[in-house]
Amino acid sequence: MTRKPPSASVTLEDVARVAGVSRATVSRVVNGRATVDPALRSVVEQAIAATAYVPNRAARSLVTGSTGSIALVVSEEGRQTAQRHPADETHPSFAGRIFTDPFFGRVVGGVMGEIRPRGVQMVLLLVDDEQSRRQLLNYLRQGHVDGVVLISTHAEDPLPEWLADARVPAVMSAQPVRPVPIGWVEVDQRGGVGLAVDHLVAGGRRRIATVTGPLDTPAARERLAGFRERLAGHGLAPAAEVEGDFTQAGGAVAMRRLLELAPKADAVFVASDLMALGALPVLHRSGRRVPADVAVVGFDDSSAALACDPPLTTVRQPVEEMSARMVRLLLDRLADPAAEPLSAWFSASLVVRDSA
Amino acid sequence: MTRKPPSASVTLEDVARVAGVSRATVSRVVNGRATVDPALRSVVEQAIAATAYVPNRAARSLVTGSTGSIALVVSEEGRQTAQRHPADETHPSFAGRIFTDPFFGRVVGGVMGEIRPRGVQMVLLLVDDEQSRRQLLNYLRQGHVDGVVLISTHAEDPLPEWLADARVPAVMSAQPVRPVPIGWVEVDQRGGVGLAVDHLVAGGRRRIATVTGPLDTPAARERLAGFRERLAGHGLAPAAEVEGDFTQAGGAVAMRRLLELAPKADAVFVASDLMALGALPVLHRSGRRVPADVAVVGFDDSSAALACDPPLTTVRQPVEEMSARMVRLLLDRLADPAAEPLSAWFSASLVVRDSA
DNA sequence: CTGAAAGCGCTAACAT
DNA sequence: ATGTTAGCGCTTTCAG
Repeated sequence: MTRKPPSASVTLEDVARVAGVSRATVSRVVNGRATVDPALRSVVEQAIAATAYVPNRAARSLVTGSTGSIALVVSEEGRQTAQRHPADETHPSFAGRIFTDPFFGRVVGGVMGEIRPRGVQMVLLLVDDEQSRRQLLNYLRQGHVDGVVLISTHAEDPLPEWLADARVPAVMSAQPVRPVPIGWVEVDQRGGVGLAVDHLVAGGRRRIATVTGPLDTPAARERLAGFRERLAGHGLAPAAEVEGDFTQAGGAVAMRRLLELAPKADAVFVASDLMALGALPVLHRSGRRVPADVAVVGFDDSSAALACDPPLTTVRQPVEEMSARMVRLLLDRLADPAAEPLSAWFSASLVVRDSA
Repeated sequence: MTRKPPSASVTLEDVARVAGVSRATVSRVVNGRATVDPALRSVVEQAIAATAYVPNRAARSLVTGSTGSIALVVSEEGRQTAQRHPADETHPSFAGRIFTDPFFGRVVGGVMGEIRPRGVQMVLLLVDDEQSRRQLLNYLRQGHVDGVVLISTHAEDPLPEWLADARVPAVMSAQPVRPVPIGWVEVDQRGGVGLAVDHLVAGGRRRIATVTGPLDTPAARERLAGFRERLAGHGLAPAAEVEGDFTQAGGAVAMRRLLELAPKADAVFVASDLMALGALPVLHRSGRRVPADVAVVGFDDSSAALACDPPLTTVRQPVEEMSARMVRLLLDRLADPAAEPLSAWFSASLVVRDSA
């Protein structure tokens, strides 16, 4: 049987022949096993260089059962954005939104920084509906990656459960709503918002309103709860609460509505920097000065905070550290699959700039 | 030899045993080959369902030599951004910039729309320096993906050549600077800018300036060339030319400089929507009204154009169609590796909104 | 310390 | 139309 090889690439066998040793020895050299005679090792290394050998990942995976790559899965609902855009007609994917929010840039950066030195690769997968979630699960089950870092925003997302059921090693970007045997990291959202409220109150503000995130997300709910809690602690009540959608355009819409509801507000906590970026021009346009007339505090400390005018005072989430930790939790899990899923808490801090 | 199986998953063999047929038959059913008796087929399908069988991708790849996934590689230089941000200290990756530019969202959307119905998966890879480029090449050589869609911005990027040398099937997002045996798509940048200039001139503008992109990128150079050409065609000279960096913050900086150089400019062509988004507040702040005092035209027609105030008149690149085409060119290439690399041209159009 | 040999799970001739 | 069988390229016992 002389079937044409799928790719005419150099194999371990070829290297072994050139080096005059066995496949096993070459394999040991390639994988850095200690038990190889230095002399032989260098012969093999030369042969590898001479033949431009590159190990075949599929073959290796087949026998080792692992792939050396992990998936970064961003899971959202495929809901409509506030504004229609020609681009949205062509493809219903939410890629556009993901790629507009600097928050995700920080996540990816944190993951990359952690995996790059280890030679692990990242596969980015976006899912936003039933079909894509099923496809994802199928993909994962086929063993294309060793595990997943899951960024999931919505409370109803079935993915955490599905992943657990499918025994796919995974770590989540937030504590799952229902108990699931999966690791996660979480930031103290309430505490962070508390810092913001304290700062506003200390600055003499009393009529404090908020633009929330989409309230079907735990993050938005936590931030709102923290806002109310701390305000109450100061003996104050919210001047207004308007729901936004974590987008820039949505922030503008929400702020317009907020000014109708609470024209005398002297401070606004906006639950994400990106929304604040959209909200600030609305304030300016209404004739209000920031921070003189209205103080604004954001949340995230993403690059959007610096794109704001004036630069935004904001609650900083240590996103890079959190995503780096997710990677480490995942890799630990992969190294010892029997271990219990571990989790980690982070605290937020206040970054004071010019807007409050 | 009773080695522990790497993953205790169901194999073709198991299904065959349950169904009482041979592995080959199960394989045929799984792969939808026609030559299977309907009765047997349904027996096999039940066995598959009963055992929750999922094909092992590594094994399949090993024998077929293909993986069913492609890489979307975004390659840039790891240069500093205009503004420093805490996030930048933690990781020098350019993930932040990528995830801040809605342009890339359109690219990803276009790719996804094309591959999803075919069941092909996308792996997103970001490279921004020598090391990451080498790692990338290694990854690709290991056969993890079947081919690559390459988004490369800089003229000096060695990746196109490297990919060609490594025989990695690839399609580029622009015509390579030096001739490389690789497929590409290209938009008529000059023609597009010409539309913008014509529109401004038709609107009575005569003192027209521009904020360019980073001039080490062919795209920025083409747009500038188109700008000069068409302006000359109208008997005009540029009121000013200031180099930007395709970021929002960079757009603001450039616009400030431009107003110093050409305070009397009555129109500005900004070479990307994202830069325009940064430039507009600078104009407002200087007391100029848009479009009454200064008309502004952008480039891309990304979601940033709608985030602008007023909504931005801009040159539309058919980014989704272009990236979809890249995918198709790549898949065609994979289907027939012997075929010549094909390419495609697209034309730009003017989307008139309120800023000019 | 090195080599021989047995598979990992799958596909695709080839034979029936 | 179905079964038999030979590998794909690699890692890893097990002998020596």
